[in-house]
Amino acid sequence: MDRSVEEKWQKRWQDSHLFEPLQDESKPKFMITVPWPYTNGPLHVGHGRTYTLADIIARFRRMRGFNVLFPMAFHQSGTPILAFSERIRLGDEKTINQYRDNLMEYEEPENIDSIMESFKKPENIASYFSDRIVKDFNSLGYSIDWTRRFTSADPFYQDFVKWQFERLRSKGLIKSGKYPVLYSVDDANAVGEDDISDGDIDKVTIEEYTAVAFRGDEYSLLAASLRPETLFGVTNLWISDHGDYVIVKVEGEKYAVSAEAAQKIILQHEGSAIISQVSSDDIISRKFTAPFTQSRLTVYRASFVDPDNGTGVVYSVPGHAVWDYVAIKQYGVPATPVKVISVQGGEGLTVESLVTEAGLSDLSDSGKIKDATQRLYREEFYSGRMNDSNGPFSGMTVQQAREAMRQELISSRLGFIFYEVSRKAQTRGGSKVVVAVLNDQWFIDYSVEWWKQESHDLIRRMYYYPEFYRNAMHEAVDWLRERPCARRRGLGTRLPFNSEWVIESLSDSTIYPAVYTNAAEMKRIHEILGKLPEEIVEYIYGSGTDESVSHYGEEVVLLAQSARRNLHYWYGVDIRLTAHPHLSNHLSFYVMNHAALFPKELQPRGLIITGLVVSNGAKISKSKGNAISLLKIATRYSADLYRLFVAVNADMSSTLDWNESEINAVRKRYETFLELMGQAGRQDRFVPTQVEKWFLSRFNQHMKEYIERMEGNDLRGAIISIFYEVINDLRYLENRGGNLPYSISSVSELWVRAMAPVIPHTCEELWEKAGKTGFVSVEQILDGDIGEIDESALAAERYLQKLVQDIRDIIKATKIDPASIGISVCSGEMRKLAQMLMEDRVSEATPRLKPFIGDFMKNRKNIDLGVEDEAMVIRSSRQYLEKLFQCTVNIEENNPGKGGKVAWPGRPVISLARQQ
RNA sequence: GCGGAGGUUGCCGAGCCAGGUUAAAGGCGACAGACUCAAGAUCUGUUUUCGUAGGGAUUCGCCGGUUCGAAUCCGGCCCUCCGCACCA
Repeated sequence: MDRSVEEKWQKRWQDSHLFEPLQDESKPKFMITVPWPYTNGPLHVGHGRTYTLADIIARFRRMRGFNVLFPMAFHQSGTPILAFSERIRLGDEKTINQYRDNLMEYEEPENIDSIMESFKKPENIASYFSDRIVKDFNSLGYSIDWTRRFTSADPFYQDFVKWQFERLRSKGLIKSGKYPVLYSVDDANAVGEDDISDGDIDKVTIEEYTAVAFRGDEYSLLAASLRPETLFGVTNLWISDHGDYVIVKVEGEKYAVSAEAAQKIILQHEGSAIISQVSSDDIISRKFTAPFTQSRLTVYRASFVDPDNGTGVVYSVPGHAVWDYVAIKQYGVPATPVKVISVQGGEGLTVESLVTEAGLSDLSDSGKIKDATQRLYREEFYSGRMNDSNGPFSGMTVQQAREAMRQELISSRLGFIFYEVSRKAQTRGGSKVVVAVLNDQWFIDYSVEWWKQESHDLIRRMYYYPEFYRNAMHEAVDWLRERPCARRRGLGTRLPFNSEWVIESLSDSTIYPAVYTNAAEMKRIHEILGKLPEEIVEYIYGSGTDESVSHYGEEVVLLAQSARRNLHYWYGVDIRLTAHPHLSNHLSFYVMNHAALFPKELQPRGLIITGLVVSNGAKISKSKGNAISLLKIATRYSADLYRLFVAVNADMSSTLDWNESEINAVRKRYETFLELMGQAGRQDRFVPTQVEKWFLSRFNQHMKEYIERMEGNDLRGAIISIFYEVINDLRYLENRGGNLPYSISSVSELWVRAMAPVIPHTCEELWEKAGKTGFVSVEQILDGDIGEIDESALAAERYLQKLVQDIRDIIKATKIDPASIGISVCSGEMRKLAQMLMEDRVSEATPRLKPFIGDFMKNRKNIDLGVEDEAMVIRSSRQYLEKLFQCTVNIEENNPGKGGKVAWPGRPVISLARQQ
């Protein structure tokens, strides 16, 4: 469909406010939402899929008599927008080029510089892309009610979020405590994935080491390990041969660690401090006592010890660590490897076997040593058991022992947890990234038992498509525990009870769909009062009484009452539709927050979870350059083609592959549809024959299936039925010599209505061209619209198709090119016999017919009484058959008894005459 | 490892929950034919295999089981994909 035609209808829909519903008690309501997008750039085909599917559902429900609300708003909270803006301010080339590319799609080249300049303010990025997304979505014909648009940065919304957090807190679901975070040393601030260079490609995670104290006379030596369970096998200690060491004081104890480690310890343990330098000569001159074994250990210098990893001190376990084994050999350290873990099953790996296998003799083979270490770590972790030399830990699995020994070390003050980054990382600004422990991190405590119970109850009541996600939701909710809900930086709402913290961006977006129902009133109240007081939000959403808000004046009270009514009319989102990666985060928060804050009747009713979109089999990502923006789609392919493609090319729950050849295939079908619709023509005097009757019945069947499948949210199945199958039927009808204009015009009105949810622009245009008034988008599709399904018409055509297939099979098997085809149909007498036999009334058969019973049994599965007058069906299609097989076709009634084959109902005898 | 999904005919992808109507929808691709000067588009047929009569044989990851009957139900095994957190 021409772009200008699509734009015409989009404008008409907007001008007539077609999709801006109000309360209407005469209709059932239907509210459908898709999670709001984050507005740091243009959206691509992947986002478009979920909104398109939601729109098709919204449009269908509207046509089924529901009062449909499909609203949308924008998410602007969090750090990415802030970080991007900062990078543009700092002149980061990669970011600037990326945004310039984005802008090229929308803007005249001469405007780009000034827009880029405006992006130095983060809120401008957010508002710019919000506006673009609205345009893009309109260009795809979505029936979104934009009057309810707002953003997570709107002051009235933030007052709503504050109310939410006060409520959560009053229910005892908010707490604070210590928490490790990634941290930038120079910026003295927590950092997220997008602040770290290559953080998106190569993720940085936090690892928990156990710092183990080896007691000495003046100070202890603090080694850090991921494998505390190997402590019984320790033979000596290593320090770096190139690092600087200091004495750090932690909770009254003095430890020698590398200078780098001291900095990390200080960030992780409040009150700890460096008290002096210490030379490595001094460390080496001393002996230190190992925990558990109490052996006195010697310290050596080693090249493989990295002062910037862990504490810069390593305890040596040559029996279970490849590095240590290679090091004692290379340095000639007098140590004997000790085995403290034995492995049952597995690959039978040991340090020695790995060293021999890979020929490791030098610490400079670091790549190979790392690989060997990894393999051994895995083997021992999953299949290892502590042997008898491990004191109280003997016999435990490695996993049990690790935890038990760590606990023992901590409680006897011989160790503590030390956090380290999983790889060396720096911020995009170049500052080193380490792990710091924040002392007053705020959490939402999702582990509270009553809350989990309420959530499970809600999950049980909800609708799911596909159904198996119900179970996945139960699992996701069980798995949630305390979640940090606030950060030190980023855009968003400040925590009402501690304004130094900004509510984290997923936590501020859990119950926001409720605001769609009454955004206008809330905004207006905020304008009047300059804020949205907690009392009023409580009145609208919670349990407040009229008296509790009466002092705000009549206008405010009326607005609040209206907001409350709207909430109670619309809320409870009927369908929330999104892709599966949201399940274990957004959707579980969505469900749990509703379970905590809303009464049953306002809780979510259903979820539809979709698959992702890939492009030519590859994951879509901006860095690969295969992200096609939505604007490009509307202009390059047309909205309706995209919508049809999304609806038909994959089931909602599976991955959709976006590729040109598939799009072209859909385009051809779409063009065929238009071409067929163009052939519709009223034929008032035409009397339908068998094949037209068949088509109409088939169409009605497809229509019925369409409605059933759409109601079950099987969009793809519905469209295959009403689109592909109907087109195929029309093709068949044409080849059969049926009357195409008559047939199409008989169904066109209903057909256009059925297709309207998927290709609304095309259907509006067709609707108008057919002389209809009003919008097809708000027409109804009712069960009563479906005409009669004439079983005998269907049976007759089925009979003919089977006959054609049989003739073809015979021609194929015998390779005869027939000069003529003789068809002899079952006689009335034999038909009666067949009927008797089908009903097991064998005894009633006359003696003359009894001999045929054997033949009946043989052919039973092919015998079908569905067609009354077979000869008539064939005679009326004789021309078609003769044309098809390029020979004459003779029909006669079969006269059994003369020998040869017997014709049964649904099973005429076919004979091919050879060419002379 | 934990949790979830899945392995279907050249490919994509239905069917499986409610066993028979299923050699298995629909699409793509391939091949043949019609149309055309030709190509493209469109239409028709074929697309596991055997067959001189509409039939037979063997198929739905592998091995067993239940059943008159299994792609569909049950058990075991092999393999693949996805999520696992503070990040939107």
